[in-house]
Amino acid sequence: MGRVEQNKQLKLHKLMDSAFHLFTSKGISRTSISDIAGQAGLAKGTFYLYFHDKYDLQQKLIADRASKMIRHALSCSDFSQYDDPEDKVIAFIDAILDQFQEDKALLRFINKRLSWGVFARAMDQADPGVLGEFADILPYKMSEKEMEIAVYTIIEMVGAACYDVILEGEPLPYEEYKPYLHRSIRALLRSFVENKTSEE
Amino acid sequence: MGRVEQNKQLKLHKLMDSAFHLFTSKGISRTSISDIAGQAGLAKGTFYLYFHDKYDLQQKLIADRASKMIRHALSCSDFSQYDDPEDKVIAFIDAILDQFQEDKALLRFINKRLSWGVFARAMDQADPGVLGEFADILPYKMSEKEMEIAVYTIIEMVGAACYDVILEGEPLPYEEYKPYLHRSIRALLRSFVENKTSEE
Amino acid sequence: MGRVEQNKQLKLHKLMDSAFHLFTSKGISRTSISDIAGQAGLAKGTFYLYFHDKYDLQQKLIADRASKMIRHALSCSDFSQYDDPEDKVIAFIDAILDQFQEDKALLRFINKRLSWGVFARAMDQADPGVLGEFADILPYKMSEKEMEIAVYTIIEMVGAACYDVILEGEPLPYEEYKPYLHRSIRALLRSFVENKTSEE
Amino acid sequence: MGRVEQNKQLKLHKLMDSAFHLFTSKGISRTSISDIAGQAGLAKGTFYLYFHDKYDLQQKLIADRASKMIRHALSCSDFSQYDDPEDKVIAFIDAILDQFQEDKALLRFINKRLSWGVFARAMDQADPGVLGEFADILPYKMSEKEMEIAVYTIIEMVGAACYDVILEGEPLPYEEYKPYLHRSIRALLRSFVENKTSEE
DNA sequence: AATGAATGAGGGTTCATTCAT
DNA sequence: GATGAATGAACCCTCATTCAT
Repeated sequence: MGRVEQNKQLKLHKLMDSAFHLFTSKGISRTSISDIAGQAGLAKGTFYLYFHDKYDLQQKLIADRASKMIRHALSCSDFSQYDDPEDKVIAFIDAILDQFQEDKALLRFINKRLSWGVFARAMDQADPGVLGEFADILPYKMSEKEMEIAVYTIIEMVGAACYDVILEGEPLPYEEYKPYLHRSIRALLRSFVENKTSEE
Repeated sequence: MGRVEQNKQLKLHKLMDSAFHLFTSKGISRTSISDIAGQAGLAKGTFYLYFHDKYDLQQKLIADRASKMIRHALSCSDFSQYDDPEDKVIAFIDAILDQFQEDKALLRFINKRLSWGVFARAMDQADPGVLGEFADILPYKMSEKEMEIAVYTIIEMVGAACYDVILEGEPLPYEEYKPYLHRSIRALLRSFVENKTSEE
Repeated sequence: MGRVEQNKQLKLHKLMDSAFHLFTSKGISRTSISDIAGQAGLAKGTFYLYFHDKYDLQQKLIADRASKMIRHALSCSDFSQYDDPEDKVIAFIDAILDQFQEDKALLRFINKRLSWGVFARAMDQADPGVLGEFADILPYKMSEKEMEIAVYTIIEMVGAACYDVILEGEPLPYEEYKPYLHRSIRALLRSFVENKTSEE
Repeated sequence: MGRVEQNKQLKLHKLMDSAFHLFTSKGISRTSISDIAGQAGLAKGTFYLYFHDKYDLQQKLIADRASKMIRHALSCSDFSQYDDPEDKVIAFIDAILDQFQEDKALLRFINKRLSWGVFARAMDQADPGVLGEFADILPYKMSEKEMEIAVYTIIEMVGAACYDVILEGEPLPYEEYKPYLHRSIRALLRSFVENKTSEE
């Protein structure tokens, strides 16, 4: 039984890997289900034992890749080494962006498809309660909701700003853009905190 | 002759309008060329007298809609009424976002497809030299290149941050998000200026 | 398994027969793939499981029909009954021409499409080593290459000369043309042999 | 009027030349009427002022090119220099084949499309009564009909035999094939004459 | 559970032909 | 006469989906 279950998991992964590879190299609409199954070494009909259709696979793939990426970023950055909370945030963001820099297909695939809803679910899936952890890490006094708004704003902004920079080097290369980006992130963070303190 | 040429322009616009309507209501991949021509009241073959294929039309449509939107935003906001340069920028951004709020299809269509390259071309098409105007309006001492980076960063960030907010009301409604957004923009602007002065 | 494979063979033949019938009655370019599949009682898409495109089918059809025709001619004529090698050759040619006379569509389809390359392959497919047999039958001392040239010349000449005669009865009917043809063939054969002997 | 008529002739020729060039380089079915008109520097609609459709043009083109080719061959070879009638025939055939050797597109276009009917008409068009001339040149006592059969047989046989040789060099190159061919022609000629004499 | 042959709707594209200018 | 924009039928081909094995 365990053996059978293992086998199914293996095929599931083969299909997802195959799909990811094809989606990012040929584009989603130019990738057929036959392509995906073939690349995975499986028959066309087998696809339908694991996914309802191509759209179903796509959704699952986005969530999967996003949560993997976040988990990896969390495991990379050792938050404890930084005293300044701003530095912690920047370390986390850099960890994510460096992954994208390494794997541009991943960026291309995830970014413009990642709505807040999907992202929040992926975060939770990668590490349930991680948003709470952030609240602990960052010694800002914010409500859960305010923290969510801050994280949302920063993530979306950073993602958008870096998309063309990483993929196209436009309007300037990633390495040159980094200082501008870090300064912008610090400014954003402070804007959320200052606002907080000034409200009190 | 003039009559014929006018007629062709009319058909071109009919096709683009028809395509925009279908792209935003059904999705691009689910819209066939036959649909577009039919909706425009033209024969399928006529499409190919105006566009090379669906992708060609798509590109032209993005650039067209983006430049129209920017031109409209520029004509709406009376920059002279604001003394503070920050206020001018925020007025411009609000003019754009209000258009998106009014026409969500436009946002859905433009945003995730607007690369820096397309945007720059659209800006130039809408109002050549508009970036220079910005430099005049904003009394920050920046080079053309630095101004470009600043505008790029802000546009991308704002666009991304507002996408889900306007379309889904997630993680919070547009009206509630506005104060956070304005504060973030001010912070970003200052980060670019402070950096400038600290360098000097 | 055998059942499935058998079924596929059946469909392959259905498609080829259907195509041959349509090609010869309507012409190749006026025959659509949809026609072929429909006539064969199969769906349009099924065609593409068996052939890459119409050209692929056409090539295979020519080779198939040519080799069948040659095999049939070889089985019809009992070479041993003739002492004179010339008579053997004429018997073989008559066997082919009689087939064409019976099945004019076959002639129309094969003749003007039969290049030497296709013919040689078809010969080899119908009966590998048949050219060698010819060399044995005909007691002329020729090299393999010279035999090839002789066979090529005669086949091409006879095919061409009989095309309009069989199909149109122009410039005279087949039965009336036969004596002229036989005399011409004998003359050609002798020209190859005499040349041989005069060289020696 | 003469000017107008001249202009029409010019356009007719432009269209035929354009068509010939495209037919032989891209293939007939892959050449559209739009292509032909465009290459000729004329508008699509103009085509229909000169030809009923593509098939009409094709027929006229074959007859035109065939008669031009024959006229050229007749003008090239100076029959009077040869005493032997066989030499005269071979000179005529070589004149034709050399044209084909020079202009392989012409061969490719004409050969497999040249039925006896078209050929006879082309001969007559090129030089009415030329067959009669042949009869005079060749001092064989033949009726008009027998001469026709002889010419037909030789032309068809030579054309077919040389097609692959000239175009593909298969089964051997043209220059190497020539001696075999000449011997074959002489044999054929003699077969017609001998038969004649033996009948008498 | 896995296969892959078969389906046929539907897409993109071409192009002969017409006709108002 | 000449034009070329417009047409829409017809074609080739793809592919998601089904289902008998």
